[in-house]
Amino acid sequence: MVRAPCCEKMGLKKGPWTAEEDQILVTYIQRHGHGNWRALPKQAGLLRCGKSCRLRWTNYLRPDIKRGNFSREEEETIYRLHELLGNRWSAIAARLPGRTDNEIKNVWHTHLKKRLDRNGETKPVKQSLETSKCNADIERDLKPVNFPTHQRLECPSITSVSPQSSSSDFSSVTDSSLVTGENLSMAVEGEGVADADENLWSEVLSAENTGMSEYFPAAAAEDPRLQFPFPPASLETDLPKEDGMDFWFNLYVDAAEFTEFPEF
DNA sequence: AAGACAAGCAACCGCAGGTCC
DNA sequence: CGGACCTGCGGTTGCTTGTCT
Repeated sequence: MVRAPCCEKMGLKKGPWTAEEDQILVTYIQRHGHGNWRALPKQAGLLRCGKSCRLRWTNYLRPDIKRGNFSREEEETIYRLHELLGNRWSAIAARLPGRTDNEIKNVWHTHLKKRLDRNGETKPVKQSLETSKCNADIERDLKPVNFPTHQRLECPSITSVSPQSSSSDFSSVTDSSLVTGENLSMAVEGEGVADADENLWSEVLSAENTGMSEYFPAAAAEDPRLQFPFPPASLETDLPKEDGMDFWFNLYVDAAEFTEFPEF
């Protein structure tokens, strides 16, 4: 594949945007939208590449951007989501209305990471039912608003989870008596997950005396708000891996190994 | 007051994945 | 089916501003 010439070679401007450029971009997008970023600067009369325009719009000019400092609540949310999702800034941003992935990334590197380092490594804690439920509440509240919610938690097959490169044997954990937060985490890493056709969540929910059953006690499983976020049709073929199965699967599996939130 | 250093943040870069033809 | 193009993402850079000495 041939890479498109960079901005400089095309005689396009780089660096900080001026107020005038901002105005041109905003006016153009308000009138015409941004169907094609590559064509946009030419049509709008900007000496910028489409990529630069898109970045400026999504990170700064979009009307729904929330400016200003992050609240403590937002910082805690970022911290928790980072524990669950890692450096998937766009996925984290999707759960923080008005905040951009770039902004969150900056906040993480400038504030949160340092605070975390200052607090040292967090230690895993054995969770009580109460604290588990509390975390479940927090995570449920963070569920993206655009997720369909009509699929019950017990239902999904995990047949179409992407295969991973590990030799873990999923069959060893599909026996509910053996399902624990720990071996389930191992199973997630393993390629066996891709082949498993078990009703995983039912097994998890029925597993007694495990981290998962603590996290999702029977009463919580009946809670209509705790619904698996995918339509049945998508489960067999095209799971929305990025924001869907990926997030919730890891969320549930990692829940048993939640760590203490450090003092800020 | 001025230079050095650190912190914060906007913007860029390169890559990957999806779509179109 | 494969190449070209487009978009989005995460990592990184470098400029600006604030703080310290």
